[in-house]
Amino acid sequence: MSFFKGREIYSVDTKGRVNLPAKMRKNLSPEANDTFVITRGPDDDPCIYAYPLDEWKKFEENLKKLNQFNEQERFFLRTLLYWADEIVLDKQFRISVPKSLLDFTRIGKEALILGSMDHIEIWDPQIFENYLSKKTESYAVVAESVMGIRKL
Amino acid sequence: MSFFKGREIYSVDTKGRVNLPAKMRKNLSPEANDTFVITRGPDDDPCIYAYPLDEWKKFEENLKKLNQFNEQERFFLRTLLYWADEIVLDKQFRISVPKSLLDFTRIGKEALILGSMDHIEIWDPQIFENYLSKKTESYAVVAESVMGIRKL
DNA sequence: CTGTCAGTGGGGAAAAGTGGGGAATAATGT
DNA sequence: ACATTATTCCCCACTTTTCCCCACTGACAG
Repeated sequence: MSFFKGREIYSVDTKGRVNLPAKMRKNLSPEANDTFVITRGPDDDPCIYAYPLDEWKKFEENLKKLNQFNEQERFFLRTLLYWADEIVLDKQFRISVPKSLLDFTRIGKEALILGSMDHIEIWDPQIFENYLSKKTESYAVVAESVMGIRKL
Repeated sequence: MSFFKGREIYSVDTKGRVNLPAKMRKNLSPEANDTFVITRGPDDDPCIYAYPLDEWKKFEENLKKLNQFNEQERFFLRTLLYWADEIVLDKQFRISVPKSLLDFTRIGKEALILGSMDHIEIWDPQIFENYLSKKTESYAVVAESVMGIRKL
């Protein structure tokens, strides 16, 4: 079971490759087999989601339970799988990001890599800044509303 | 058990041949025997469904359960089977699409190939764009209820 | 100072995608 | 029945892209 945290800003080379930070490599479970499934983030958050293979497999099991003859569920499947792509880390532990996803996320020469529990997120650093500054609620307030009802 | 995902835009040559993306070849199980059963999609989705032979066999089992004396089910079966055709990949892993299906789906010089779990879909790229942009809310709804995530 | 590990860059072999000629097969017409 | 036309599909060849591998730099520890 992988658990990612922390962040780094790395360069994106001319071939669209982004390094996976060393600290996240260490949290990668062997079952992931140095393989990630990457897809796009939610509409409001233009970033890349990268799931280690083992985490993705769990998703797949849920997807298989859907009924493809239901229009809504069919639409959901298509949108999700449309962006999905399986990539293997190279010997230098780099992710090769498809051009379509770089365009979608507006990632240029630099990328912010963010550990987010079961997956990794890749952002354009500037866009992530904007995302943070747009939030009017303070971290403390949100923290309380999200976590406050539970005992830590 | 095949699980297809991702997408590619490939050209359709003058002979109506469309390449099967390499990543989808890899997810093709040996039992499929390089054979697909292709048919048309649902009414609102003018695309081609291509099932690997082994997945089609499972699908057949479900079809057999239908009641042919029910008018609706009879109609469904007839339409589905009317368009169905068995094709074998050539040595370059290309699908030769019948002209009738190219006409039905309005596919011209280019085709979008979409992995969709147990089958592959072939669309005219423009028509798929329209399909995607037509609906957005239902995606979030299904995502939340099905995947336990808000939006992906 | 030196060895190791992390991040970055690029050359070249291999694979993937594309196109077309021509033999085998089927369809059509006289 | 045979000739003519059309279609299918097998095979070869070209082009582009991918990715495997090696090499360089800088930071940090011993």
